[in-house]
Amino acid sequence: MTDSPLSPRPVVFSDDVLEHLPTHLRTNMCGELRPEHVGRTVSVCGWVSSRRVHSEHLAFVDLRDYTGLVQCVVDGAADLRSEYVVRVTGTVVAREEQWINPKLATGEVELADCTVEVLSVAEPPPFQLDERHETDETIRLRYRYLDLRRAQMQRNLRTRATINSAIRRAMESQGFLEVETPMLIASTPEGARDFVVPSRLKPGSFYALPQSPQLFKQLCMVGGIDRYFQIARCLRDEDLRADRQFEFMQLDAEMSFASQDDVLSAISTTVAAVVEAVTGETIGEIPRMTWMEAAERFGSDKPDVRFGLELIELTDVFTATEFNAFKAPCIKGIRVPGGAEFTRSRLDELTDRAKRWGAKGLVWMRVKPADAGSVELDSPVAKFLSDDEKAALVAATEAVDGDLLLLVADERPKVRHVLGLLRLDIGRPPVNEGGLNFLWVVDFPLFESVDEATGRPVSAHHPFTMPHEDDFGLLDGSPEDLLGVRSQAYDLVLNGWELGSGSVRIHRADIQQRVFELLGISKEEAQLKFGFLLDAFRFGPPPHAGFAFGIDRLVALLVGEENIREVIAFPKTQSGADPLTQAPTDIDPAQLAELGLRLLPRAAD
RNA sequence: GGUCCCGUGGUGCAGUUUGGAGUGCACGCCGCCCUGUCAAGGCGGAGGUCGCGAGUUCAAAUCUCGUCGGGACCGCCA
Repeated sequence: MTDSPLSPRPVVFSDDVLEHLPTHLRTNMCGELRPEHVGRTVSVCGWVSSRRVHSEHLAFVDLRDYTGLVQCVVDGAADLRSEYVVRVTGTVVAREEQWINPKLATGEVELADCTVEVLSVAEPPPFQLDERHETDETIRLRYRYLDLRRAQMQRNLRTRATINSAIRRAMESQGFLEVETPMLIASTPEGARDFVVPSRLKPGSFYALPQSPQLFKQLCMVGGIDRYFQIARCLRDEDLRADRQFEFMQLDAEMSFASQDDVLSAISTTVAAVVEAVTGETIGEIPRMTWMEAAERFGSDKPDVRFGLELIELTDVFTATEFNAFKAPCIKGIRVPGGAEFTRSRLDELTDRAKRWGAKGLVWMRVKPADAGSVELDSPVAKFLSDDEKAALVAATEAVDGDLLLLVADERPKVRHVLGLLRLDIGRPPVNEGGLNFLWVVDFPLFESVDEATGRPVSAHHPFTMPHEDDFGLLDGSPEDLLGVRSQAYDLVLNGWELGSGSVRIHRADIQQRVFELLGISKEEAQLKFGFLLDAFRFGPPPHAGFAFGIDRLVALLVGEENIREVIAFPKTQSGADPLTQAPTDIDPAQLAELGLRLLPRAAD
């Protein structure tokens, strides 16, 4: 792992590319001009970034294209305004020593004796395009084409393209074949909510937009593709978040005759190539952690391992407690170094959040110095705890003077969940700090829970996930045994973001049948839901395994953005709207009629 | 489905706690001056439905309720 701060390299313009950029209007790019160009007469095109008018006969105009800025010395600029599109023809001259601008890549030169042609005039932009001020995101999105002129958005989109390109090269060099799969498909049950598209030729029927190419890539394996990949658009109609859009891009991959290790190795190679392409740095082997360890130590299946505040097991400390709140199946805590300084209102706020996340309460204890170098616990509940319990608690947490202890007692999954969220709330560093901490989380459980009503286990990944071979025996056991069954499913995590997941697929009919039985899916139901896949599997499916990871998230983390909207050219707001196009919009009644659709009245209140 | 935060000239903020004249700051915009600036500088000017709607009050940017928009998060995302 690299410990350096995330530092995407500036976009590099190789001589190979620059050679192809001249057009009939320009000979050079603004950002490429250097002392080596001195003496040449050049034409550059771009937008007026700023102008400094000194008098009728002297003005400096900064001209901007995506490669950067160059200063043009012009004889008056009365007819130029911000964001005008101009072509400047002039002579590259070296700046005198005292006029060199070290903040500018082109700062050792400037364009002199300039002729300026206005190619387009522009109204003043609705917000300033410099990087000095934040602008309301709705306004940026409404005028996204202006926002994209900003250097940061240019960097983000160009880095994204670099990543896509690196992915393709890495996958192809490992023998993966790019195959495109359809966007209009049959709706398959389970998983996320589908986006649907009404059929005109068969009114009343619908296509679904793919949540992922999952079933198609497995069909590719049956089809002898051997190794498939696709940079695939996926669509899920679920609530949006900082790391979730309706539509997002995944590197989707599948391998024949492959084990979990084979997949992890191939994806690791590709991820390493991407990081190298963006940062120039080499990542070592990506460490692995079991799902159980992640849950117990970090309260999450996507642990952010950039910082401590790990969950400490305390159940044994309070097995014989008299304190009612601690008479629970599981007690865990986190130790916040220096947290004794937290104000009462901060602690109340943390308690409120813990409750909102589902805890019955949050026990806090300030660790204060006591006699003889020992410590005592300052807490509203200290009086309910025995001296032995307090001593054991201090020992287990290794608490020292000035620390804060936060404890939650409840069912084990609840304790993990609440403390895992508290840990992030208190300690999570900004996205661009702490380096790149990739992590494979392996040995996910096959079933995430048992439905209390039906007694049936609920699939944690999808029903084609291969159980761990060592746990086959448990498939015939009690509900408790079933929850202990591990699967050959794995996630790739980076700095607490789930980048993607994959699994070894079931290719044997007898195992598939057994898993369907356990999930309570009858043969008829399975045929109805996944019939085409099961049919295909009757004709010789190779053992196969695959993976998919979110490219938007990887790009965001590599450029140091907290939000994937910053690395998407035209994203949607949290409510799924596009301020630029106004989507979603009403449609013409004639279109509805053609599709055989009629709208229900909108809810009045 | 839920919790929390935000909405004030074109942009970003302060003002709201404790109601009293649309008050202030920075940037931008327009005009004039200025021959070495690079976040140019100086002088002057224009620009407001305080998101919207009710309510309380002598009086609301400020308090209450509702609503719309934006954001963060929980649920959801096999």
